[in-house]
Amino acid sequence: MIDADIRAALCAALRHAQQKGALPAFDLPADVPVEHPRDAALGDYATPVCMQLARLARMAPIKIAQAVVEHLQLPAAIDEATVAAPGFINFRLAQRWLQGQVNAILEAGDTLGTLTLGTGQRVQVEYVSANPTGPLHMGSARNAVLGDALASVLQVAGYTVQREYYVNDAGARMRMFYATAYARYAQALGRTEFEVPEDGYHGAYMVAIGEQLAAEHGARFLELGEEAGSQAVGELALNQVLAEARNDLAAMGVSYDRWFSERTLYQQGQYDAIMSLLRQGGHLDLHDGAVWFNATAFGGSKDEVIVRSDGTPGYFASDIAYHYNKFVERGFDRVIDVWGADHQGHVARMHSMMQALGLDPARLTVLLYQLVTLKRGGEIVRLSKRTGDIITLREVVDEVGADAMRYFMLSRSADSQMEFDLDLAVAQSDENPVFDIQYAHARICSILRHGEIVSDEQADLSLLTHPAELTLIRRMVRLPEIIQLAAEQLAPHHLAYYAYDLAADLHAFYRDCRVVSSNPEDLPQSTARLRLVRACQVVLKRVLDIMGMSAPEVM
RNA sequence: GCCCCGGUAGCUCAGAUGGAUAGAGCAACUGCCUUCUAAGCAGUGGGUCCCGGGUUCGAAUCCUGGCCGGGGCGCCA
Repeated sequence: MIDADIRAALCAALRHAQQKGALPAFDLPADVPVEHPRDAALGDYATPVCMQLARLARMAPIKIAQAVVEHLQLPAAIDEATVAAPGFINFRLAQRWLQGQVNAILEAGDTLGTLTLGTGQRVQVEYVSANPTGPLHMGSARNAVLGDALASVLQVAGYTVQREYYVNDAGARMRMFYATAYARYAQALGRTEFEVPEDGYHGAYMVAIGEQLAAEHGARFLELGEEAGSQAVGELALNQVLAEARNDLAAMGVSYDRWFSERTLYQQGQYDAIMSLLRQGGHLDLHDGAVWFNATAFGGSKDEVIVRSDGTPGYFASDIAYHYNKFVERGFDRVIDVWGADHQGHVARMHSMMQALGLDPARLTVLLYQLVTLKRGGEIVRLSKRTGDIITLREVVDEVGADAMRYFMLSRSADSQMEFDLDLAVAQSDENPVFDIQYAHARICSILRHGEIVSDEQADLSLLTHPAELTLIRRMVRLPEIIQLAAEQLAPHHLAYYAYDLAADLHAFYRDCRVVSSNPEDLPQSTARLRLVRACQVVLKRVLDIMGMSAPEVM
């Protein structure tokens, strides 16, 4: 990548300058910063390193910069390095190189921006993993989009990625869900003496599931008795909820490689395995009738209950077994769990647990995102699955559309709390920047339709000299850098801003540069521009793909 | 009380390893469609980067003390 080439060239130049005595001897930094100047007129890349070295070199920054530039061997993509006060070195991309990138992009095609950052590494991204006790609510939308886009980014960055949904189908909550399903099923058959437990799930969706199961299966589960009947009905209800979750996520373009059942951890011995491991390691204490994990030994603020005094394992027990399974049994090099900020307190204990199991805690990254506040009619909407007062993910997706939803969720960093105004989301959908981006793609398609009589294979790209053309290419060649940034920071929102900037550059080009022309004299230029537009389409399509958004050909 | 995340234009938010005159969308105002899509483009106005102190040649960015908002500190998940 260009910035890496510049870094390398700068390091070499510093060494040369010292060897030739142009700079005094001092310890050189292992790496130097390269950034983009605020003002594009200054250049495409810049380094402030000379200012940082001024103290060590006991020289004025600008003198250092001059010495460095004199000993600098420019990378192929750069044709000019200039010194600017108070000590910047600015680099300009060569026009010839930029023009050549049009072909490079077209050749790369679907593989454009593919990096080697994660080559040879298997990473798992686990996201959403909402309790399967009802429809997904809006709170999961951010998780879904973040996790899905992140997984895509990592894939492009070279990692082998697995997308996973953890199904919490074990434990007390599940039993309550089963009891609720059974009661609703019985009620649908006229057996009103069955009641939903107080701590059960009172939402209307459970009534619907009960009615559906009654209609499909009649009274035969009643005949099994409450114990077995509840088991059978609950199982069917669970499958129903999971199927709907799958559909709802698919409606946003979110899918998984694997749905992992919590239950199997107990059925297949992983829970027993980690318990004996922890016991052997001396990480367990027994008091107050419960089994505790000695988290304070690893810097935790308190110990954690693993097995309750009634003998049932808590959810932390499952989490330990689950992550043991991820790292040890399935051998992922790295795992990224996407969690809402309300789970922030669990991060430290997970890392303690990693240490207790003898695993490097750095292999587990928990990506926390701040919770979304929903507003409707100017008021904050509270979400609760128990009371049934929920806004489902599905109804919002249906209202605002998958692309707008994804763009909205992706255009904010995970750390920012966001307000989602349901009224505004619908009302503003026409004003949403997402359409500017997609419009750019549709516009490109339109130009290409008009120009399809011309073959641009032999285009003379040296004719691409208009500032709008070069600005557009400059943007296009930055995609790999953006992908790297997003992958390293686990921050897919950079893609959203890049896509918008790219679209804006395309629109400006469109205004300034006529592509298709009926005048035969324009043919060479028209051909070059067609090729540029096709390359731009590749870039735009690529970034939309990674974000999981559609690239419409007509709007 | 302790811990985590925020506070940047009227609103919603970007500002990667500290760097040059702090940006975008929306909202407001002014222009631009005989020719490839005006869901667009060009321009104007709009800022004590929450407040104080500190580190630095240089701070929206780092440290520290406050203030405000969100979240956490269960034998719930």
